[in-house]
Amino acid sequence: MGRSPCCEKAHTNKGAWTKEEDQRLIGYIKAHGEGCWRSLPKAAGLLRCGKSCRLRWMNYLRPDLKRGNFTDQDDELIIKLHALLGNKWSLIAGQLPGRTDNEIKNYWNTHIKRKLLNRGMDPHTHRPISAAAAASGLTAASASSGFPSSPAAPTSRLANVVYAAPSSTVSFARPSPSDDTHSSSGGSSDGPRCPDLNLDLDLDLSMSLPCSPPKTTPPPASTLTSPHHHHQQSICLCYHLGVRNGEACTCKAVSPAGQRVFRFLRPMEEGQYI
DNA sequence: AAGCTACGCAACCGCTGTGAC
DNA sequence: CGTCACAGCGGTTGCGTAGCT
Repeated sequence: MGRSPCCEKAHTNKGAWTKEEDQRLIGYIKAHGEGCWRSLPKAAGLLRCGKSCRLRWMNYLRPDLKRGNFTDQDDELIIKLHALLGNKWSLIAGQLPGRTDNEIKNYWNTHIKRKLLNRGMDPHTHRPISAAAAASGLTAASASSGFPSSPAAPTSRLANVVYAAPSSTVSFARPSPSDDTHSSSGGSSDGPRCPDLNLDLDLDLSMSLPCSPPKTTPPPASTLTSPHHHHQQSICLCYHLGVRNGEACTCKAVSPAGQRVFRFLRPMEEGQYI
């Protein structure tokens, strides 16, 4: 069908961007705005793939980017969000204005991992290393408890998360463990699995979460799959995180065709994390 | 001063979900 | 309804540089 390839890779530059290229990209986006990355390079006179332009803009040239060191508060927030979300860097970045997913990913790999290791915590599981090591060779039952040995932020961490909004405290609790076949462990119900993990996240919920719940009446707490997406068996992350009925959740509503409603995540396989 | 190593960051690669055709 | 391109994401790589020997 009639679409041309995204870019001619044979005639594109690679590697570090020059100042001139940056200026061209900035100038073009200032004049025309973001979007249509495919046609942008040609229009802007850049010998770059559109994908590369987008990356450069998003990660480096955007005017709203915050440069400089991460604060300790940032560190702690990233740690907590990672415990909650796993390697969902874009979601984590969404809670840190001015930071990019790439930046946070790099920062995690270079700084925070070490920081957690120094604390005796496994950066993957957020558990004490000894416990994490023990868990790695566990029975299927414990493996399904949401703390696999592989890099994972188990669903069960979502249990009993309390979000403290600045203006009004909103507390969400996960569905009961028995309802959740993915997370399975029941989180806090069977004792402190993450003794060092303080999930009292002070998240500013005015910063919109990356997706929103359905406008229709949400399914029972036990049903995390989307009512509109049987074929995908997907879930809304916000919903998964406990956001209900539009609370702090700004994703798109149901389309007329009832198709894409909001952004979904696949349901978790056993031992998988969100 | 030169060589080596480790680290940090920018950029690339490959994959996936979504919508257009 | 199937195919394809686009946009976006996470993992990985490569290069520049700081620190050490």
